[in-house]
Amino acid sequence: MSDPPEPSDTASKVLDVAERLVQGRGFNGFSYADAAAELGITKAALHYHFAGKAELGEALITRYAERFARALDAIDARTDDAMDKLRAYAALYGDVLRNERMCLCGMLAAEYQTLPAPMQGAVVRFFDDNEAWLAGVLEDGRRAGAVRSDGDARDAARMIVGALEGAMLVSRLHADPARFSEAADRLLASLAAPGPADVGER
Amino acid sequence: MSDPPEPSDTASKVLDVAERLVQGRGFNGFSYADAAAELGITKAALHYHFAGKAELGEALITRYAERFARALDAIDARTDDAMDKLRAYAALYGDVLRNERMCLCGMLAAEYQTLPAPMQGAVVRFFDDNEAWLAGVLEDGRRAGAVRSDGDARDAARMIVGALEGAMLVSRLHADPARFSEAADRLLASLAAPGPADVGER
DNA sequence: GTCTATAACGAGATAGAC
DNA sequence: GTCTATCTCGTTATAGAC
Repeated sequence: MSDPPEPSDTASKVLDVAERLVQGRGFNGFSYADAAAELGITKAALHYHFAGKAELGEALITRYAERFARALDAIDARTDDAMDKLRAYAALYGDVLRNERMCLCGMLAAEYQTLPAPMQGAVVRFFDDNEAWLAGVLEDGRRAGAVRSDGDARDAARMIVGALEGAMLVSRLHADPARFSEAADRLLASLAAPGPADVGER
Repeated sequence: MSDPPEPSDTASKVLDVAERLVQGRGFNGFSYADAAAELGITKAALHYHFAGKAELGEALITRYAERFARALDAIDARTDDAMDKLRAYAALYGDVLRNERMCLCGMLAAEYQTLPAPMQGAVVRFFDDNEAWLAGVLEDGRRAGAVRSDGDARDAARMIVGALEGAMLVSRLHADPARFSEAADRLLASLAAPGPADVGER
C-alpha cells in the first residue's frame, strides 16, 4: 500500500556491495568508484543514495549491528544453555570469516582513528552491546554452573570479544577458517566449567 | 672508518614517524604528506630515502620484526619459566598499546588484502615467527608442568597471538590500556597449569 | 532515480636545480 | 641529501540535464 519503510532496492544493493568491500579492504581501502563499478552504476548515482562516504559508513554499521542483534535474539530463543550460546556466538564470527570477510566492526576498529566521529560512536556501541550480551550469558552460565566463574563478567566478555576478533584477523592472513575454529574451540574450552561427570578426566 | 651499516639518521627518523602514523591510522590512512609535514621535509625528500610507499612499508615491517625478535631473545635470556615468558610476551603488546598504538602487524593484518605482495609476505612471516616462538615456550612449559597441556602447541600459540592482537584492537577504542591488561591476565590464567600448591584452591 | 560532466582536492611519484 | 616544480592519477563531491 504505502512506500516500503525498508531501504530502496538499490540502496540495499549498495549496502551489500559496500559491506563486502569494506570487510575485505577496509573503509580507507574502499572507494565510491569500486562500489559503483561493481554495481554497474555511476559514482554520482551512489551519492544520490548516500550523501557521502561518512553517511554510507554509518548506514553500514547500523545495518550490521541490527543484523547482529537479531542473531543474538535468535540464539537466546534457541537455547538456554550458556555454553551452547557461546558456541553459537563464536559460530557467527566463523560464518563471516568463511565468506572471506573480516568482521565489519573489527575492521573499522583498526581504522578507528581515521573514521568520522559518528562512525566511531557506532563502532563503540557495537562492541558495548556485544559485551553486554556476553556478560549476561556468562552470569547466567555461572549461576547454572556451566561456566567457569572468576572475576567480573564484563571483563570476561571483553576478553572473549577481543579473542574472537583477533582470531579472525590472523586467520584471514592464511585464508584458513580452520585456524579460527581451532582458536575459538580453545577459547570456549577455557570458559567451560569442569563438568561434574569428568572432573580431572583421569 | 667506513660508512655506517645502520640506516642514515634521516631514514631512521622517517621510519620512526611513519611507524607511529601507520600504527595509529593504518597503512591506507597514512600518506607521504603526513610524514613529510611532521618531519619538516618535503615529500620529494621522502622519496629519496624510500623509493615508494611500498618500499617504506617493507622497511617498517622489517625493522619492527627485528625489534620484536630481539625482545623475544631478551625474554629467553632473562628467564626459563614458561609462564614468566608468556607474561613478558603479553607485556610487549601492552607497552605498544600504552603508547596509543596498535601492533604494526596487527594493523597491517586488517589491511592485508590491499597491501603490496612483499608487505603481505613480511606480515605473514611476522606472525609465523611469533607463533613458532610461542609454541616453543608452550612445549617447554608443558614438559616443566607449568603450562596446561592440551592439543597442538602451534594451535595454542595461534590462539594466544590472536587473542592479544584482538585485545589490543578493542581496548584501543576506549583508549584504556587497563582493558588490555585485564584480558591478557585472563588469557594467561587460562594457560597456567593448576599449581601443585593450590589445586582446587578450596 | 540515474545520468554526464566537471570541480576541487590530495595522493604517490618524477625531473632536475642546488 | 634536500629542494622546487610539476605531473598524473584517483578520490570525494556537486551541478544540472534527462
